[in-house]
Amino acid sequence: MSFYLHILASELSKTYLTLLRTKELHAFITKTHLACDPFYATRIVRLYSINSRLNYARHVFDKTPNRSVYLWNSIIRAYAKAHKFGNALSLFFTMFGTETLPDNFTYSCIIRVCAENFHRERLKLVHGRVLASGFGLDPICCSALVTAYSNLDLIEDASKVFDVMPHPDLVMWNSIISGFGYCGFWNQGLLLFSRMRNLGGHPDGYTVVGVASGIAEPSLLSTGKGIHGFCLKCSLDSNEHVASALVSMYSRCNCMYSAYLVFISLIQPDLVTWSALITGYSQSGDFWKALFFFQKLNMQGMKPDAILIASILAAAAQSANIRPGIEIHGYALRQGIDSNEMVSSSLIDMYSKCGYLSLGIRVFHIMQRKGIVAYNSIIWGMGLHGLASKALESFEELLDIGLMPNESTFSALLCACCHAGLSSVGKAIFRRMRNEFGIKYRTEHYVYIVKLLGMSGELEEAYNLVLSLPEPVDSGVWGALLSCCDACGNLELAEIVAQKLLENNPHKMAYRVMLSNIYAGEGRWDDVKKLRDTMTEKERGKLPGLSWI
DNA sequence: GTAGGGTTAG
Repeated sequence: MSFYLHILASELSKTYLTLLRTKELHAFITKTHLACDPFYATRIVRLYSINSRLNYARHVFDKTPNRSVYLWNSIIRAYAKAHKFGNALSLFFTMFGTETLPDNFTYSCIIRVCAENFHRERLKLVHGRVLASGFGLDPICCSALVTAYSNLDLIEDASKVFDVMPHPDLVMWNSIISGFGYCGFWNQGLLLFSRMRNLGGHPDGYTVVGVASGIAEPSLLSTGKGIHGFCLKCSLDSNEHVASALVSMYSRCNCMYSAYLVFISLIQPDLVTWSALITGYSQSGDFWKALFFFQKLNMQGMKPDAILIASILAAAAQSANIRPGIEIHGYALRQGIDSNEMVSSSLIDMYSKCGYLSLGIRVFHIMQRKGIVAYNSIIWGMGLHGLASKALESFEELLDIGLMPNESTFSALLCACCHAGLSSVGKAIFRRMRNEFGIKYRTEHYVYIVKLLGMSGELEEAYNLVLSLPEPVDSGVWGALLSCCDACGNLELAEIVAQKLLENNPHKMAYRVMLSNIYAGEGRWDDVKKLRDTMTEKERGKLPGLSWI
């Protein structure tokens, strides 16, 4: 008996205990009437939660007459961890009718729940309750609020919470700095980083990960190097989170060599850092290196997980060669992660890009739960293979099962219509995208619709559409129009469009070459010569294509 | 109460 009590009271029960042992302890406290004590009930609830037995946990909670705030927090956290947000929220609201009011830990858990479920309005409501309960300056509630608001892209609200704190602690600083980085305001994050240091704060791993994750484009490379320097100076670079954040930061800056140097400086990089490197190579187009490092990782006896498999399949898809993809598929099957939604979606994409759409369709059909990414992948695949009507059928199917299409869905559909020359269907899809689904058009959507109109001879409509767009119109859109003019032989419009393009991109040769080709097609050799004279010898001398075959 | 790698698209 004292043995059971010892386990329940000690630190041991905070860590993992098997389901069997948990049931044993549960039986013990029931038999000895200790189950009425909220202290023991809380322990059992936590243990059931760790063992993913929510129903048992709830049963213990329901049977406990005197519920402490710890017990409430444990059951709410259990629901939150299991993504049962409705249950977590309803229990939270039930608390207000009881004698036990939520404490700062209850609030922080609910705040997180709201953010994970994109409940902006509910988050504000909970924030109101935080203030009313006197937790407006509580560091635990406030850091959770800052993170939640940032994750919902409400950085101004996050800032307001931070600004009222008279003496923000380290977690608070980290939350707001990561928030700015996450929302793309890397410069604001850096400013706060220096402010923190000027006030005598000591940045830790969380802080530098926060600033590094905001560095997302090659023009920020020197800033990124500065952050790396700081990590070296403070010996933070051996922290696994920091190291992988640095590897991805350099990858985003197109600086794979620096990413590689950070990687090899580690004695024992973990799976996430390996993934960061491999994904970096894959996304920068160096799929052979990605595949090479994937092989190396396997030879070192590390076990890739679903995220890494999905990532490496994207590299395999680029190779346009079925072999690596098939091998990885085999691996995923053996590991039992082929049914993971992310993995399946990238398998569909890999097969269709490597020319085996039928295999992609097979993967799609055997998927248990299909999300929007899986549908997008199959729609892209069908479109690429010229099966526009099949792509449209899949679109209707995803709507039927209640999925919400996104930007990529519409790019895929418009691309499918383009390939098949389905101009009126494409136009209808383009309209539905905004009117029915409220999705904003992006450059690629304009490019597709212009191509669709232009290639089906509706050049005038395409031109008017481009003119109606808010300035500045991306040169990709004008470029699409120019190539349609070329295809339709509309010299008049081609000149106008090319002029527009050359005004904005005087140094881009491709547009001059296109215009020159149009002149040549019409036999206007004088104009060709004039245009060609504006190019230097080097610019004209394009290397002809070579083939081994 | 805060952190790293993410499949489809550009």
